[in-house]
Amino acid sequence: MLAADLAELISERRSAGIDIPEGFAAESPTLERPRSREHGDWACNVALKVAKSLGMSPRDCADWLAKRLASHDGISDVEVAGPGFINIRLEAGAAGVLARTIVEAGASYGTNEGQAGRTINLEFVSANPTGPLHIGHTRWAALGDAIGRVLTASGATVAREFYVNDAGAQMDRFGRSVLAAVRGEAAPEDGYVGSYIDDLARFVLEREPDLLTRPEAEQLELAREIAYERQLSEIQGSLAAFNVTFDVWFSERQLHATGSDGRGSLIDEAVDRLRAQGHVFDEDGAVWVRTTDFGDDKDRVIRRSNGEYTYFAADAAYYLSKSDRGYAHKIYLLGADHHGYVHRLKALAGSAGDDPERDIEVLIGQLVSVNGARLSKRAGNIIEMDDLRDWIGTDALRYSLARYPANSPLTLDPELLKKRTNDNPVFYVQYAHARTHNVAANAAAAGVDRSAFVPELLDAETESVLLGALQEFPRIVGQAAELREPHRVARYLEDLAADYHRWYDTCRVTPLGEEAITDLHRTRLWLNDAAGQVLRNGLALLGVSAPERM
RNA sequence: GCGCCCGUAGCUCAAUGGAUAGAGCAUCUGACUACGGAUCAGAAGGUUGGGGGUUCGAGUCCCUCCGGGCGCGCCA
Repeated sequence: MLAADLAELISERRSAGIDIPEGFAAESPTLERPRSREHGDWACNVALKVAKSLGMSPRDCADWLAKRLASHDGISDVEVAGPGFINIRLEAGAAGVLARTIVEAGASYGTNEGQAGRTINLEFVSANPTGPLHIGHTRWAALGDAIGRVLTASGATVAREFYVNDAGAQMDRFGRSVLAAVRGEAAPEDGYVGSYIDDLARFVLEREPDLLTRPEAEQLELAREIAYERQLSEIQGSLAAFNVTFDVWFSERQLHATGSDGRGSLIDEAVDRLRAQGHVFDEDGAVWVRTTDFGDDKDRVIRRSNGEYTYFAADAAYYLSKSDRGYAHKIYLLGADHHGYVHRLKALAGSAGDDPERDIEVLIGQLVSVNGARLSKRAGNIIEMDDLRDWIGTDALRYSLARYPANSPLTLDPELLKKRTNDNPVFYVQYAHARTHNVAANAAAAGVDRSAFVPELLDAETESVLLGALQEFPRIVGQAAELREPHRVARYLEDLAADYHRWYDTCRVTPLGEEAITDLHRTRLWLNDAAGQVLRNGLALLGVSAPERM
């Protein structure tokens, strides 16, 4: 209705002789929730945006619109504030109905259509299967999983994918490292070190006790393959224990494998396909992709002059595989130490004939540090995901990692996380949920049930604030999905928990002493249960449990 | 040297170009005959690294300088 009012204003200004370009009204006014409740239930800044084009002051424009809006049903108050904001207040009671809506919607409250119809491939973690997952992978696991969940809740079809780099030179280094450990020799100069290599060596020997009596080349291959299988399965176990699931574990080897009927590998095919698009050229005996066409600072070799493919070639084939499997939109979650790769991936999309702006999205996450130390997988002094999980628990760890945006560097203080106090906001939020459960249990014991619902009775200030927060949830989920920023859900939950605790402090569900049970108590129980439902739904989006008691 | 990210309260961090920049922790003052106080009410704490620009409006966008992290291979 605001749009209709605005259109009317525009035509009025036109007839008053103001020159307004056709199609101007296409800019539809948007309502937003003001940060401060003093500014009403909804606020609109359209007057500020269009006043200049209409040849009037923002205040006058806002006044005109506010007068119109005030006459509509369901609106109790409209006022113009500041430079020209229109603040709208809804009639009391209209808001209270939400409590029942939420309880009835249950786990589906918060879902939205923001990403409806989109089919998205979401690749994250993708750690080399040459060692355990470390704290950096832990961050991507927590974030990527939460991104997947908010996207799904917003209507997208999401494939979560883990790219297993099981081909290439690092696998040989890995194999040689394990074999050296089996033989009791020192690790190779460029090898992997750490006690996990010794563990893998023991596992290999258990599986193949006579390994060292076999021919040299066979020893290496066996050590590598057995250790690889074991290491990958440990990674999968770590992620499962962390409550992170993947739909596809994509082996790089699929890309290198040549077809049984003499056809080339997927990589051969990929290079041909890029060449057909006109972005591949030969020089110095090597095959190149002209990635500079898409903003890279230099062209990249895709096939070396010795005939071997580079890692980039596998990535090209992998990218095309995603397209071929029906995922027009691809999201990559990479660590900051790989950000140099963004241009190359974008160029890959462009070289494949896709739109680098639309079809591929690379999210860069800054590194996590502990005590200021940069962790290195090869140095062997990594902090493992499993240890972190055992140390501070899945819930606290997932929550702490998901509550910060990916591109802000994050410093975790182990001493703080270890303390298990409400320094960590996950306890605050979970406690709020446990409290809703407890309140409901007490209410049931006292004979309060949901047999009546009179929304107008929810008129306390804390109730109005709590209802306002509950109403925002679907928007927050949609926003988290659109921006790929699940931390917004966490921050929202903290605000919601605070609003709930304040409400709890001022409004009783169960009557005190001999006080009679009224419809107010029954109606408040609906609100209590609605708050519990939203806290539960929000925590679920972050992969964090919602305990009924702490 | 080139590129990306970051710089916000004592600390860890929020804030889709909107109104008086917000939380938690730490500090200080209150509320325990309690629907579990793992809570709540309040105080104090800021030139958003410096400077310039765009805009009705900038922590946010542009330029520049300073500081920090990371990356720049026919490695993966």
